Amino acid sequence: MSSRKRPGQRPTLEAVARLAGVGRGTVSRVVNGSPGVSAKARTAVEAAIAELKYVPNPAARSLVTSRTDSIALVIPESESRLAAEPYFSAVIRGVSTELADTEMQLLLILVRNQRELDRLTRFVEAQRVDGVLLVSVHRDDPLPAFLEKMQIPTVLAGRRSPGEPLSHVHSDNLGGAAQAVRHLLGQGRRAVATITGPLDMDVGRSRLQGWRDAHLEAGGRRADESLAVSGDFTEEGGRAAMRELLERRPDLDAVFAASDVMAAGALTELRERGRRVPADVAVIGFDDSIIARHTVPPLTSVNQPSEDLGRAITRLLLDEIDDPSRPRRQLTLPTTLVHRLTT
Amino acid sequence: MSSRKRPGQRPTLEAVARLAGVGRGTVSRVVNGSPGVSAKARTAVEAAIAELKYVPNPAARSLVTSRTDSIALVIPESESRLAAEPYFSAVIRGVSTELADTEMQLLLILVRNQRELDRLTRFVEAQRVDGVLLVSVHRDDPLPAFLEKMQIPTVLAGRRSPGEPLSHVHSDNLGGAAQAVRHLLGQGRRAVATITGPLDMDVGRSRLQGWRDAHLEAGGRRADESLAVSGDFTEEGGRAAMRELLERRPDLDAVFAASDVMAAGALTELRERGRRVPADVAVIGFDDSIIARHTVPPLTSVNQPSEDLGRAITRLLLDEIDDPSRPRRQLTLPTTLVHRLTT
DNA sequence: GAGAAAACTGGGAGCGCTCCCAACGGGTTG
DNA sequence: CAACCCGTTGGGAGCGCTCCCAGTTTTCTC
Repeated sequence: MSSRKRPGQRPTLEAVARLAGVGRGTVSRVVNGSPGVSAKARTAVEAAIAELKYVPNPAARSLVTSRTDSIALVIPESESRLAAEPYFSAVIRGVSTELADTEMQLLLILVRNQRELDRLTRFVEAQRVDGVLLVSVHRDDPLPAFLEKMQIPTVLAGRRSPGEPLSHVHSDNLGGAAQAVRHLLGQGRRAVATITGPLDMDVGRSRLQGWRDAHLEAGGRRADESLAVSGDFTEEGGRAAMRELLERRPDLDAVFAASDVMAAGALTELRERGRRVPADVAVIGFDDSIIARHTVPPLTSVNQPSEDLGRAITRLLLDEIDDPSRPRRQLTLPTTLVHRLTT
Repeated sequence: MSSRKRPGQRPTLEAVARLAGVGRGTVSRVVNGSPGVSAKARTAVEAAIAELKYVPNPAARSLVTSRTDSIALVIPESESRLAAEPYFSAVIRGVSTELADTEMQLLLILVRNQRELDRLTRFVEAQRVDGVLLVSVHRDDPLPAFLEKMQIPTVLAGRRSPGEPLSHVHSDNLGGAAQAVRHLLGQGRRAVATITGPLDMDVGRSRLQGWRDAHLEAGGRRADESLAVSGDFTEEGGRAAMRELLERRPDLDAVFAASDVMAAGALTELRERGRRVPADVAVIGFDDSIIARHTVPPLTSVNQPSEDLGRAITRLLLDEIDDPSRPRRQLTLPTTLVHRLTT
């Protein structure tokens, strides 16, 4: 009853070393897969580890290596979007998948208000993660700059602007939007309107630009800007935008909405105004989310590979953690138009 | 160029102590809000902390306290459900909200296959979290028992069976289902069918039981079991179940589906079979998710407070971490019927 | 104003690990 | 046969913190 450790105590490196008849250093080398261990020693250590069910203490390791073996996924979004958009869960799934054959852990951080922002700040300052994934960035978002200043490896899903210097991955928003609008124009639609996303986000601006580009390349003439109304990615916003559009341009015969959620709102408004879809007005959304399959009629939509995006940002981040001096990289993921019944 | 620390090095307790002219112990006490520090010392320390921008090193702290200040949210679900059901994001939001005025961090762990399960096991064994939230448990899920064996504070969202010994919070599945069916019966519907959830989950069984109970209490007679077909919470499953039901009992005039997603599938099938909703067949779903608002017609559904559920499990877990000897608690959250146009 | 109690304070010990260096042994080489 | 080399090994030092105890100072009590 003297120096007996209380039972249930987890075995330490030391204990493994003693049992295997080697020194601490050797056990550490085996555990970390370092070279320079004889086969004999390795076997003995492995046996001891198995017998004691040894699991390294991450805190002790972290203390000396100052790695944490975890990354944070930061979602700076208001309640509503997180609730409504399957985009985020898809990204989470992708991240998780990519992490699966790593020992890295995923911390999820929602930043919905100042309080949570402060919390994130403290968190990053305490170096509780090796890197940060930032999903959904706004143009004037202070977070990317903060992370850059903290010198912590960071990868964005999306970008602040086309010149984004940080590593990031984004969907081909411009191309996807252009393809959608091109399709509408190709159907012979004369007045193709658009409900944009928030214009303080690159997604919003790029999809709008895609709408413009398609017009330019088709008719060789500019898009009529009175056919563009901005939304906020919410359903009610989409609906309000549709109302406005209808008032402004009763002659419109097609709408490209920058998100499915907004397209759903637009559909509701169109139905209430007695416009038939697609006979009178064709509609295309963006995201190809579950909502697109459930609107009536089912919504034609631009698919973006959200889960792949999650995987991609994770891969970039892991690389960057591995070698922080590595140059920043940017990736654009392809989108595809999924045809349903609103066109 | 001798013992100079490399610049950018974070300040330590020691540094703060030196600057404040006190001992390490005192600084530690201030940082941790322990009592027994004179106002003078406290002020000096706080000034030094501010000046050096000191942030405690969590690894060092964790090493000695063997607390990690983080909890894990474990979601053991197949791809499809996570993708389709807003339930999970709502729970996540609730958890995050409840954690907001804590210094606890949230680790998100998806367990979709054996590989990820092993990873979780190692993870828990390494004691990388102070507690675990387990969302969506199946009757024969090995996870709860494993966590219990590991003696780690655990709270379930849902339960394995009505006798669940672990702390848990669940919606009033039985009551909610009964209320829905009662409503249908009250409308004068004669043959109220049900599409159940997976029967290896308590949610599935309880909602089925609610359907039975409502029949019993209404007519005083048993529900006709030929009117119950089991689904798997997927849309396609709901659709298949509806098809089966229609074949079995062409006379049915109402359906209670144990989830909105399945109800959506059922609606599709009904439409294709030419049954009018709600004229010929009334439909009620469960979850009151975003999908319910987008089906045509909009779906009457049983609302369960998923976000509150997230908050509740978190609160229970924090309490249990605080005092592991605390008796297990169970909570049932109320559901409400939200009327839309399918009834 | 002496003695005792209470309120504070400093710093040693130690958490479990990685890093690194000195030491060891056996095989080569000139 | 001495000098050397290389693969392997053990273990000291130290990461930054909390815990705790032995002082030291202040306050209280009679």
